[in-house]
Amino acid sequence: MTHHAKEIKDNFGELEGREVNIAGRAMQMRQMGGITFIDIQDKSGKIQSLIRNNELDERSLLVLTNSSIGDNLGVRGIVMKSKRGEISVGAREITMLSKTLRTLPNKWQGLTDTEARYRYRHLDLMMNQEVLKTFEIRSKFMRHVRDTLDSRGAIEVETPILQDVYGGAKAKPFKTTYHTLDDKQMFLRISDELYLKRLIIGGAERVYEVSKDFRNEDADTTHNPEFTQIEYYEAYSDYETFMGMMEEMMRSFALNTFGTLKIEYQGEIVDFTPPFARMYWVDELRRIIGVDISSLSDEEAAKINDSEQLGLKHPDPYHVADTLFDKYLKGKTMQPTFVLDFPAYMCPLTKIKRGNPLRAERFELYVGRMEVANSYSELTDPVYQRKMFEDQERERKKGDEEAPPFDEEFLDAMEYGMPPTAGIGISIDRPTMVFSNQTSIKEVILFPPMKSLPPDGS
RNA sequence: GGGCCCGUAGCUCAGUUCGGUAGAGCAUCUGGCUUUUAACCAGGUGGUCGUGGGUUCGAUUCCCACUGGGCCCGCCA
Repeated sequence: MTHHAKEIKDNFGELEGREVNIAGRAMQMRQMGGITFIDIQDKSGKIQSLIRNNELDERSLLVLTNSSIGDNLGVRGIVMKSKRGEISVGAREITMLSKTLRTLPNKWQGLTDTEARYRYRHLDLMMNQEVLKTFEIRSKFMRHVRDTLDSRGAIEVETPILQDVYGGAKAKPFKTTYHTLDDKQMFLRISDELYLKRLIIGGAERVYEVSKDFRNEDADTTHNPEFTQIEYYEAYSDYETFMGMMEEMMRSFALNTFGTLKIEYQGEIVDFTPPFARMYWVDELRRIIGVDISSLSDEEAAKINDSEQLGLKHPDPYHVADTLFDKYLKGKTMQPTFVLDFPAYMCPLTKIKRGNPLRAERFELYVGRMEVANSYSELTDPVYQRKMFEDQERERKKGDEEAPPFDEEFLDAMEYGMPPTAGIGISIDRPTMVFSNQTSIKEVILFPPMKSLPPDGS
């Protein structure tokens, strides 16, 4: 193969009359007796090959008569235009690269059934070439985050996905067993945070990991039980550093990838021009509903749950505050927005805000009304950290299944002294949704989880 | 977990109102055609109508259960 379809179309002037080799899948075929037109599709697009029987050798003729839509064909021929002006490859030789045993979806409706598209992603990619574009964007975004962090002198690391003690987030874990160690109970990680912090304690200073995390929860249009984020920790920095980093990272990605800072998402223009909006959400909520959520007792939280009709099963301060945000403020975050200054009780791993002990030094970046990054000045005080773990342990016992267990090993490491550090988790899935204008996370995950079909095919 | 909608040929869809063992286009196969682009013309192949049960002389159609999917709501990024 010497050329992709798009190269030939883009450089027709230079290539006209020259011999090329193309390869790809036959997507359409128009046979007129002594002449056949086959549209060959490669990853760059489609190009027509024009085949005159009397210009083929015997072997190619045999291939032609036995070929059908869906076959992978190689065509050697001359770049030319057909009588109707279509840029074509005038075939001299045709090779069967692989024969399809199944028929492709029809040529103009294609494959539209959502279930079939996700289950048979190979067919989706064949029939809907724009799908690949989405995953190219995803790849580029990941590359861009890595480049950004590499340029700060960070090293990429890998930490355990199978963990004894899960932590670093609030979520129900997947449970699993390790037979070799006496059927020991282990968990798929919900976060890699606590391991990365141990590296910071050890002196690594700047580390990140591309982390597939697993949370045993329902899927919807913005959540998948396994998802990808890049967590990054930087010693001797605080969360302010990362606001600047995120602004620059999102700005340069939009500009490099799309040549503009204004991206269309769901009919609205999302503008990545820094500085991004800053929403001090506790203050904002107080303005809207007259309640200061920065300190809430369990009783007050329960009262708000009723008066605001939140309908929470466990109306503890954390969930009440979180739900109030969703109800009143999330809708205002279509544009890139830093949501700032969380109540301290929502952030068991975060440093208390300097000058205000009720707030934590934490921001979440929202784009397209979705959280795409979560960052804070890390809590480094082992005594206070122990207290936060104890609080969580109490929540657990009260029935909060999402509260992570006490992590004595992590505390042990922290007691050696952890330098002031900023941490951030950058989502991969959701920014990809924004940049590829998708409303479902399944559109940015190649193989979204599907229930298994019964063996009889019903 | 709750609500609504959906599952008929490889694909995209009719048909089900009011029960009488299935249709179209594309694909595939055969024949014709040397500049088509949803090529065209003629003919053929292809279906346990998601699965199981019930009602009935008879069920793709009506009833029940199950299963898979989509959307909305509730909860987590």
